[in-house]
Amino acid sequence: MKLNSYINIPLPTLKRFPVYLALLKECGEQGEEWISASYIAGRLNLKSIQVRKDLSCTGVVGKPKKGFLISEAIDAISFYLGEGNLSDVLLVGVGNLGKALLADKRLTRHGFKIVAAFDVDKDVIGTKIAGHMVYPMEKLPDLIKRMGIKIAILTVPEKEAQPIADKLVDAGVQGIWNFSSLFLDVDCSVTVINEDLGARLALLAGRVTHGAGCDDASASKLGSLSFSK
Amino acid sequence: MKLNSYINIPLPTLKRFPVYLALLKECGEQGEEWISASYIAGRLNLKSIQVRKDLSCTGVVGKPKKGFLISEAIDAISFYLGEGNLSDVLLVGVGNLGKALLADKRLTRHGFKIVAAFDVDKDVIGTKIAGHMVYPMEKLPDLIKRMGIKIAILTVPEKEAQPIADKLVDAGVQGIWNFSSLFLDVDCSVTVINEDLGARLALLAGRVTHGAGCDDASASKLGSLSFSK
DNA sequence: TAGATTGTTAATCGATTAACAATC
DNA sequence: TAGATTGTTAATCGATTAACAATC
Repeated sequence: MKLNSYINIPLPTLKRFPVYLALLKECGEQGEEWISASYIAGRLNLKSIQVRKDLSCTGVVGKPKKGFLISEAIDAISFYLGEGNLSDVLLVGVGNLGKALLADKRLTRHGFKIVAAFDVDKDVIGTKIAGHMVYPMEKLPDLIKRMGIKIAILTVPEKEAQPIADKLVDAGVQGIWNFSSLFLDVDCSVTVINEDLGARLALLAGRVTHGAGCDDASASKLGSLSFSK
Repeated sequence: MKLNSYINIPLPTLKRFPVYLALLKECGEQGEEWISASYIAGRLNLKSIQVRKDLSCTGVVGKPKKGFLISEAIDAISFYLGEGNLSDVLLVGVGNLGKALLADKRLTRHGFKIVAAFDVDKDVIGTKIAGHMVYPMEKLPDLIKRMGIKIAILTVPEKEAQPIADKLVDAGVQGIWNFSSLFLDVDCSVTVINEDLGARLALLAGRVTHGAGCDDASASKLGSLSFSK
């Protein structure tokens, strides 16, 4: 299978990849072997031409009348999403949200494994949360280096977000999933996804208040992972 | 202040609004009165022309040499994000994630109030989580109607997501913040934001694996709320 | 005044969509 | 074969960016 350069894939397309992947896996688990662009489009409230265009970015080729081989499409998209490669992540900040993520099976299903959790609170250090050992912050840099961790989940109080982010980056982390509503100031080579939950809810409220409308189809595009169907 | 129609605001602009709002509030709390587009751009890793263009959508007008009055800009953006209007929301599914959201002060800071939580588990029903009473599912439709709730947070197991979504919509809910990784099949007049956490992490991993690069500035655009700075 | 910053108009860029030939 | 579906090329659409006049 010919693979295109990651950098050539349009960002909107890339954002739809995880959604395609979830659907492909769902259908695969139900025993389906083939899937057509129009089926995907129907399920996700997109247009089939867009699905075909997106899939073509991965280099996967379909068969007229049949569609795409689900297993091939999963492999192709997974490649671009880095699943299976960078599966080891760590989590800093074992508060409510941190605990919820440690227990969340969906991260596992996407091929990720939280290998360690960190906190400053002596009461949680040394305990296991959903099977994950909680370590003191002092061990953070060493563990990152030893295990070559590239991705960290940051679920700490706002004040601590920036200094901890600095430590993470110093130790070699290249991607941060930031749940604080602060804007982290990190080297531009580090990828940050800000998961500002308050902001997400505000966006939803805005759409509801002002009635985004039904048939303009834009409602289905709300949020990077959002489809109304 | 002249206000534009919500529907005329480009979706990418709308997605940046919550991020602007957070920054504006941060600066406002620090006693600042004015803010310039170039300052905002610097903080958020955007270009000042884009910030000005975005702000102009709200109808707020700035002053040459000074910038924008922070209080005015906050009011303008808040209007489009529906803050203060639809502040009452409810939450269904008091699991780990549900508890984390119930305790999250950021939702409050954005002007939202979770007025009630629901679950099927008899052990949690009747208890208070972070000050929020947990009710049995039977009371759901009645409470939605009586209080005129328009927005619901859905943090239930995957299997229950669709049937509960149906109940919510039947009772009058117009916006659903869906934390399951299923695609909800609801009337297109209902706005759904899918917060598929596994998918988000996959996207981050993809960017890290394939090195999104430093100076192409696209890294800073990752995710609807994502800026590398 | 001079300089900084806004707001507008036009140009550029890129994603989506349409049209249609190719193919199973 | 006929029909459905893919893949490609071109057209459209919309967002971003550039240029520059207006203004405090």
